[in-house]
Amino acid sequence: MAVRRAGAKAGLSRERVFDAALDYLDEHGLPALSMRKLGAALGVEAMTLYHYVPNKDALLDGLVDRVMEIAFAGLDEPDPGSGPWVPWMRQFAHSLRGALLAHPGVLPLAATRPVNSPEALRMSERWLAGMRAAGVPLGRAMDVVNVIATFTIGHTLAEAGETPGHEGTEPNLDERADEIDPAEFPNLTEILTTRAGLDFDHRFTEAVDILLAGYAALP
Amino acid sequence: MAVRRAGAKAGLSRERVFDAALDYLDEHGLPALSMRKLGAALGVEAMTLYHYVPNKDALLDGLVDRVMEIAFAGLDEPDPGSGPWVPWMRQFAHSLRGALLAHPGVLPLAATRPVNSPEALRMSERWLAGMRAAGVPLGRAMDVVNVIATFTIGHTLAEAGETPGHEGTEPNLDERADEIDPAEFPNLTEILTTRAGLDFDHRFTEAVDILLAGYAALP
DNA sequence: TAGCCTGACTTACGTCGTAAGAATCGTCAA
DNA sequence: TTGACGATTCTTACGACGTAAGTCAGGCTA
Repeated sequence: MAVRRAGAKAGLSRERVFDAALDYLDEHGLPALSMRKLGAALGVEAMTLYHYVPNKDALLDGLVDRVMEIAFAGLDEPDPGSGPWVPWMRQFAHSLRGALLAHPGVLPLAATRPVNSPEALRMSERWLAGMRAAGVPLGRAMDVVNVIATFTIGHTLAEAGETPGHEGTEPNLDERADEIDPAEFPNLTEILTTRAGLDFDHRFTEAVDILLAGYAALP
Repeated sequence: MAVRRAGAKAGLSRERVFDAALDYLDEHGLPALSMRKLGAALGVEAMTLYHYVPNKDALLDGLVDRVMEIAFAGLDEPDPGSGPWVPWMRQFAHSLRGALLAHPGVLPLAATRPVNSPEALRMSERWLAGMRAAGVPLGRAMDVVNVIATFTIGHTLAEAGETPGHEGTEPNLDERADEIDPAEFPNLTEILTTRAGLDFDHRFTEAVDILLAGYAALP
């Protein structure tokens, strides 16, 4: 590729590199994302990318931050004055899940890397202030934020199952349904036929509500 | 290495390969684990390992199953006859967290790969039967098992933070404490000084109890 | 016009997973 | 005792990876 001669502009920017990386990830999956292929997708040699990103890890970190911003984008501003905090946190949980499911390729990254982008810090500070104003002790407010975040990531990881590009490894429950002996596993078999307990939407919604109600009811 | 000539036994076995892989992972971290290095640790060329494992992915899947077995090992047998199911699930949550923290290198693997080892299926079936006998609807029993498992994985991922070998990427909250402006982030600053809301043990225990109590209280 | 900066390319090194096949061993039948 | 055989290990090789180091052209500023 890239008949362009050295010095000829390709119109690149840090922004465009991250955009292309996220697109590539969504389409081909994490294992397929390499600096060479990403460069090719941008019509550029791999090393050119190192003008916009110090290394691949930083690129991946940036992708996580980007998806987090997407998750935050649609959220109501928590009003620190007063008001119920439970709806904010519920909205956060569902928005985060939606953003992660829309970009499942970054899920393993979001799970492994601490996210402390300025955006995330600002949002946390806002929630803490709001919950505190509503009478929640600071430590418990921090617990709520982290429990909601970690549960959402954990649950969405399981939901997304094998991310695209990850095929070929261990099959999920449905894929090995025929290997499950109904005599030895009557309950699992019943689940696979009735689909009871396999509704991710319902499971997530219910668990988040239980958590929030539980924290709200603490003395 | 390996002055051994072809055919000279190295005393290898599938078992020993997995043992060595888990040891290597615990000591050097996931990114450092390569077939060549694992071979070297066993005094053997890389390709020799392919006699015991079809490919690297299968090796990693096996490591996840292995840690799961460790998590299951100390559990009480759920008695399907009757009795309270909440203690079983609480014990499962804490045992799983303990096993994952003891082998943080497999955490990213456990998070990404569906676990359906015979051991895990047997355990699930046991729990489902027990909860059902205690009057929990099958679908809800499945929800409880999965919610506890996914929350534990999500929370432990955050707790383990960057696994060994993963250093050098985004810093966690503590590591960038000095970058946090107390004026802009008063609550986060207070958390960093008082450590309120940073006790993982307490946070995990409380959240698990809230979840279990919440499910137990459902009509 | 001279020079430098920017953004792109080229080359190269060491590492990775693994395909294909050769070499050597222990074992057992003839 | 010999021969063959399966199990185990090593050798070689290929293509892809991340990235260090250096090169080169075009545009901006002096």
